[in-house]
Amino acid sequence: MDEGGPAPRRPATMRDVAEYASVSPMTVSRVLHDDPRVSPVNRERVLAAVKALGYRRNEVARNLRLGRTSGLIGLVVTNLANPFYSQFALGVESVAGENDLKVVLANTDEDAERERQLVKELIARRVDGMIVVPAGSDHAHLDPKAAGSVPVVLGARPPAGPEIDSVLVDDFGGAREATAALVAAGHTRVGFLGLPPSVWTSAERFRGFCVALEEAGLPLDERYVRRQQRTIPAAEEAARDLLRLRRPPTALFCANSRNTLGAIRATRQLAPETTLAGFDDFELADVLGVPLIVVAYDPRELGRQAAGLLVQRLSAPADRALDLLTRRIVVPTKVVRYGMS
Amino acid sequence: MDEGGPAPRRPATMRDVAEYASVSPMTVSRVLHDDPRVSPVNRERVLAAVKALGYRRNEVARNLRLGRTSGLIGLVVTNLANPFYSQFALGVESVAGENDLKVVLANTDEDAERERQLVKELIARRVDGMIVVPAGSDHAHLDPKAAGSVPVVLGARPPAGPEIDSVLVDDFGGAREATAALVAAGHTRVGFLGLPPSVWTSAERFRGFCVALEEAGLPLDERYVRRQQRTIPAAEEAARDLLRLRRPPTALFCANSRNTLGAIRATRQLAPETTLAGFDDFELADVLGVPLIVVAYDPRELGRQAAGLLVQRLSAPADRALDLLTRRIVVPTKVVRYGMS
DNA sequence: CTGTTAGCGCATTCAC
DNA sequence: GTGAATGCGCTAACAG
Repeated sequence: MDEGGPAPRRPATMRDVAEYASVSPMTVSRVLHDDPRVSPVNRERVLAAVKALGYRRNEVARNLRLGRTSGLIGLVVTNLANPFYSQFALGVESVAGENDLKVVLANTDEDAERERQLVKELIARRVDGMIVVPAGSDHAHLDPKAAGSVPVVLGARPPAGPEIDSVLVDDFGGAREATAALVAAGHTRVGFLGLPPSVWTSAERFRGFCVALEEAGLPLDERYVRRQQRTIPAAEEAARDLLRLRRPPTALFCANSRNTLGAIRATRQLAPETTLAGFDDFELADVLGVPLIVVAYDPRELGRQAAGLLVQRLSAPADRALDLLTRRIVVPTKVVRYGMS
Repeated sequence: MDEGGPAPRRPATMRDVAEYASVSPMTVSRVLHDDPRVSPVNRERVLAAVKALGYRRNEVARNLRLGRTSGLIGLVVTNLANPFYSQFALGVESVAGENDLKVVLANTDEDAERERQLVKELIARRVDGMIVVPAGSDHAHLDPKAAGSVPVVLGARPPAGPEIDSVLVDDFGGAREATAALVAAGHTRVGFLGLPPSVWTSAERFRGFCVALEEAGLPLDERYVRRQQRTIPAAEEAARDLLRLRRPPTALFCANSRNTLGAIRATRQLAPETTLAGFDDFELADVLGVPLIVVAYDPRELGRQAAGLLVQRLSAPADRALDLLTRRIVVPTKVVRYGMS
C-alpha cells in the first residue's frame, strides 16, 4: 500500500514537504489548493513529496490562519445510554456531516454543574456552535448573546429565560391524545407514572394527561398519580402501589419509557388486564402481547432538525447570526396501538 | 448575570484584553495561568477586563503554540443507532473525560469508504488518537505505523493485517457456551441465524456454535443455518423458513440481537415451544415470557477498555508510543437464562 | 514583576 | 509561475 514512508514521529509540516521537493512552502500550499498557477513539474514533485512524507495538512493551523472556526459543533446530552439520545445524536451527526461539520460529544449524566463545565470547555475549543439537551433549569450559561457568542440550539427541553433556538417533541399533545384514547376505551380510573415535575418534558406530559381527563369530564385523582420514578425498578414499585389500592386504576399512563417498562412488569404479575399507555415507543412493544398504546416520535428527526437550525445560524452572515429570530420547532407525535387486535 | 458585556461579534483575543487592561498580552497570559509573578493590581485589572469582554482563551491557538495536539480523540462507529455502539461510545466518553480528552464522533453506517474518508479528516484535524469499529476488512488505512502516525484502537472487531490494539468480546466463547446450554437441555436440532460471514463477530459466533455442536457429537445440518439477515424483518423471515421445514429445529441460536428479535416474532406465531438463545442481552428479555438464553456482556466496559488502551499509548513517551507491544483485550461474556423458571 | 522577541503551521497579500 | 514577507492567537525564553 503506502510504500513504507519513514513513519515520521512528528507529523510532517508543509515546510518539510517543501524542502523535500526543493520548492517553497508557498508552492506546496498552492498545489494543495489546486491552484492552477503551478508548473506541472513542480506539482508532480510536490505530490511525490507529500506521498513520501505522508504529509497531511494541519487543519487546526489552517483554520487559525483563515480566521475560520473549528468546523466542530458540540453536542451535549444528558445520557447517551438512553436510546432516545443516541438516536438524537445520530440525527445530529448526519446533518453535521452533510455540512462538513464534525461533532464533539459530551455526556452530562444529568449533572447541571458538569454541563456548565463542558460548555465552557467547548467554547474554549472554539466550536462553531452547540446543541445541548440541558440538564438543569438555569440556562444563562447557554445564552448565545452572553460572553462566548456561540450559537446554541436546545434539544428536547425549551429554554428557561434566554432566547435560544430549540427543537421539542409535542409532549403535551402526545400525552393528551394517548390519555384521551384510554378514556375513549372506557377507562374512568387512569393512573399516572412519571418523572419528577422538575423535568420539563414530564411536566408537559402530565399537563397533557390532566387536560385530557378534564376534557372527558373526569376528575384527577391524586392517589393515582406517582411522579418520582427515575428508574425501571422504582417505576415497577410505584405501579404496584397503584394496583394494590382498594379501587385500583384500570389503566395507566406512563410518561416515559422507563416508567412504561416498570409498569409492564408490575401489571403482568398483579393485574394483567390493566391497559397501558406510555410516552416513547420501544422495540418489542408489539411482541409483548400486552394491550399497549404508545406515543411515538422520531428522535433522529429531532436531532436532524436541531442540527438544521444550527447550520442555518452558522451560515448566516457572521455579524447577524445572533440577531435572527429565535425559533422553536415542535416535532409531532403519533399514537400507536399494539396488541389490541 | 453577566452584566451585559458588549456581546463581541468576533470573540475577544488576548490582545483585546491586554489593551482594555492597559497591560501587555504576556501579563494576561500569566494571569490566565495563575502565574504568581503578577502584581495583585494587574491581576485584578486583567480579570476585570476578561469579564467585561467575555474573553475565553482560544485553546486551538494555544495548542498550536504549545506543539501539543488537539486533546481530541476520534471515535468512529458503524451504527450509533445500535444500543451496543451507543453504550460503547458512552464508555469511551467517560474515560476520555477523566483524562481531559474530548471525543469527536463519527458514524460510518457500515460504509468502508466513508470510514476511510472520516479517518483521513480526523487525522487532518490532528486528533491525538482514534478508536474505530472498522466497517471493512481492509485496515491498512488504520495502521498507526503508516503515514499519519496516530495511535488507533479497534473496538469489537480485530485488526486484519496491521498490528493494532484491539478490545474484543469473547464472541467465540459466548456462542459456544450458549449453544452448549441448548444441547444440554436436550436439543439435537439447533438452527443458526446470523449476519453474513464477512462480519467478523458473527463468523466467530458461528464458529463457537459449530464447536459446541461438535463437542456434543451432533452433526452440523446446513439446512438449519441462515447467515444473511441484517434486519429484524429479514431475520423473522429466515426463522420462519427454518420453522416450516418438515423436521424443524427445536432450538435456535441467534448470533445478534436483530436476529434474536426476528426469531422471537417468528416462533411466537409458528412454534412457541421453540427454545431460543441469542448473542446480546436486551431490555425486556425477562418480560417476554419466552424461554430465552442470552449471551450478555457490558458494551460500556468495552468502550472503557478501548479508551484505556488509547490513553496508555498517548501517555507513553511520544517517540516510543508506537513501539509498545500490540495488545488485545477480550471482554468476557456471561450466559443468562430468562423465563425458564 | 513586566514587556519584547520569536515562532507553532498555514495562507493571504504583494512583489519578482 | 514563484517566493518573501506578514500575521492568525497564543506562549516559552529571554531580557529589563
